[in-house]
Amino acid sequence: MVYSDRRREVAAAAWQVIVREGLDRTSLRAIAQEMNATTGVVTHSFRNKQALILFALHQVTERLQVLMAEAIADKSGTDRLVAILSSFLPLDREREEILQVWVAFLGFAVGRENLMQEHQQSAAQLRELLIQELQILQKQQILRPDLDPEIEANVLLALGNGLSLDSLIQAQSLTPQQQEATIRRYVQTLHKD
Amino acid sequence: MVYSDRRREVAAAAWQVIVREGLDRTSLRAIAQEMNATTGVVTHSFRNKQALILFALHQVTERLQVLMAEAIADKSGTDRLVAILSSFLPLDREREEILQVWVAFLGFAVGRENLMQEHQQSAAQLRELLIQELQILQKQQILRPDLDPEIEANVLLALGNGLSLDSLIQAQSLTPQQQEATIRRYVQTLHKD
DNA sequence: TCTAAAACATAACAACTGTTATGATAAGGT
DNA sequence: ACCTTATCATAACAGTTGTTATGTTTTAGA
Repeated sequence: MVYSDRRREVAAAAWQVIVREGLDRTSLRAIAQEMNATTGVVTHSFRNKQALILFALHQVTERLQVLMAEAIADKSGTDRLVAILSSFLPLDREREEILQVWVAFLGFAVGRENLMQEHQQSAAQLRELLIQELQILQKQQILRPDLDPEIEANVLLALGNGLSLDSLIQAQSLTPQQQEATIRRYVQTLHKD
Repeated sequence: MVYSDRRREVAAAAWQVIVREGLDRTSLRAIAQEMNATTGVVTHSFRNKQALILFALHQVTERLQVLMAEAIADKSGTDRLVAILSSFLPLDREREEILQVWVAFLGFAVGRENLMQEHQQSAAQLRELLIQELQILQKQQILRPDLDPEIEANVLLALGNGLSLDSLIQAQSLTPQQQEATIRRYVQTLHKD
């Protein structure tokens, strides 16, 4: 077992504790207990807790990027655009948990400039990708020429994030199918003619 | 000074600390210091910290309801629908702070069933209001008859929440005007014909 | 097999937390 | 003026936290 694997194990254990108990109750001892070990494993894998938190947050975005890459691999046209946005929706149990962890981290980032910048960085990366896709679809005369990709990228991300939040804060939330249909329906309104 | 005013003062102080330092650093001592007092004020106003947190969260939703009521007072038709959704956007400094506090609480609610239900309760209330508005506009033959108000309410809330989040996690976020225009533009697509 | 380093367990430490009790002060009615 | 109560300050308490140091065990290369 290599070093980086152990770090991922610790981060995974942290995820579970966060989902089950909340981020503020995710102590080093709780994480260690989650993986049937002692704090020695945790402190040996990470310099301090801040490094652990940051690593766990990065794991979230990296995992989402993998899921997205898989989802868009065989897609093209507006299907590709829909696939990008849908890949973040809580469509299965794993993405449900990822969403919860992500929201917990986002709330934790309030009042912490550096952590909030981490979120902004991954969000900007995703925004750039969407801008590119939109520009391509515009050149292919698939999307309306009058819409601004820089603005529309924000709107698309807003819709995607909003739909994800919906499953958290709405007791009567949309089904995964309805969420995906909503995105598809909105992208439809961006079509030419 | 009446009792309930003092509670609101404490909650307001808690907001400030949350925005500046983060919810997990918002200790009773930090709150007391924020209002130039000691923990005696805080402990005398609230039975325990959980009650304080819950009260501060309720203050958020109540304040938002007041802002919304003001925004829709003189509106009708789809303008009213747009006004409802726009009233939660971080259009000014106060709503910016409210958003941050709300996000901090939402992240804190992950792993806490009862707190998450508080969010779901206020979200459901807002959803019901939107469903009513949508049904009215449908009966007035303003909105398309084929759309389901129960679903569309979720979508509208998702868009609103997503746009709010945009200002937090996007360095290149939409301006308040662009956010409002986005909502107006989307509502336009719900119009008949 | 020997050894050096990695991996982990354990414990002690100070700092901080919410809670609670106790005392001081202010307020307000009679 | 008195007294009751609300309001607040202060301090002590036990519990939990991240950090650090010090051992112990396991691993892996020579």
